Amino acid sequence: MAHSKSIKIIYEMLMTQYGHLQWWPAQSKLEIMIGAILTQNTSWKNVEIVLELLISSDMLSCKKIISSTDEKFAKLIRPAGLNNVKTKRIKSLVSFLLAACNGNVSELQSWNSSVLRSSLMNINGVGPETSDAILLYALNKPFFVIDNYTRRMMSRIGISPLRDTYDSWQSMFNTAINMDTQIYKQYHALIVENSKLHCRKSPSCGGCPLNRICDYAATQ
DNA sequence: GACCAGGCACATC
DNA sequence: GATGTGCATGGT
Repeated sequence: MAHSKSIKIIYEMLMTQYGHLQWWPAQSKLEIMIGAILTQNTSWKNVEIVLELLISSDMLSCKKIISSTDEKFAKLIRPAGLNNVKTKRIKSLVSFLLAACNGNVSELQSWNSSVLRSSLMNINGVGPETSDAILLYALNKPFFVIDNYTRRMMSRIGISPLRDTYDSWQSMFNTAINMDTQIYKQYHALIVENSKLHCRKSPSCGGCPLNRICDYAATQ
């Protein structure tokens, strides 16, 4: 893939700017999985509020979630928005977890990765991005998470796959980074961090490493 | 008051 | 296959 070298260089530039980020800290794999759904179209700040609520009310367990009423659960996760939709989605995920491993999420780590990804994608409300976030951050599997930040930032630099599909974006990164789970985690975190701090609208804001990255990309 | 935030399902063309 | 829309809240 023609962009592999650039993708590696951009990673180094972002690392120089931000260093190692402690991203997606959580007390349990289930917390990460539920966070992955809560964060859909929602700022992480509001997700944190809800995760704290779930912890403090001792609701971070598959069996407790599945046995709570939709109304009660929706009220609990309300600060993260889309609460009725997300109640259904989280319950669908939890149903899968109970059926697949009786809620012992660690057991999923021994599953074949592609089988597991297909299973996750079959859950109502779990699309490719949520599925890959779960695989990468909860289960340490090498699946690069492609979100809008990633597409926007890389497109602006001039790096995009031939076809603008999720799978094409993902395989572009897979080829460049060679299935390294730790770098996948860090790279995605760096992209989001940079996008949050800079360049939401204009690529020419002060102090943004993206300007230097664009300069670099223009020489390639 | 408009716009955005770490998407997805579904309908329609 | 591409595009549009509903879902909902909280911050800027």
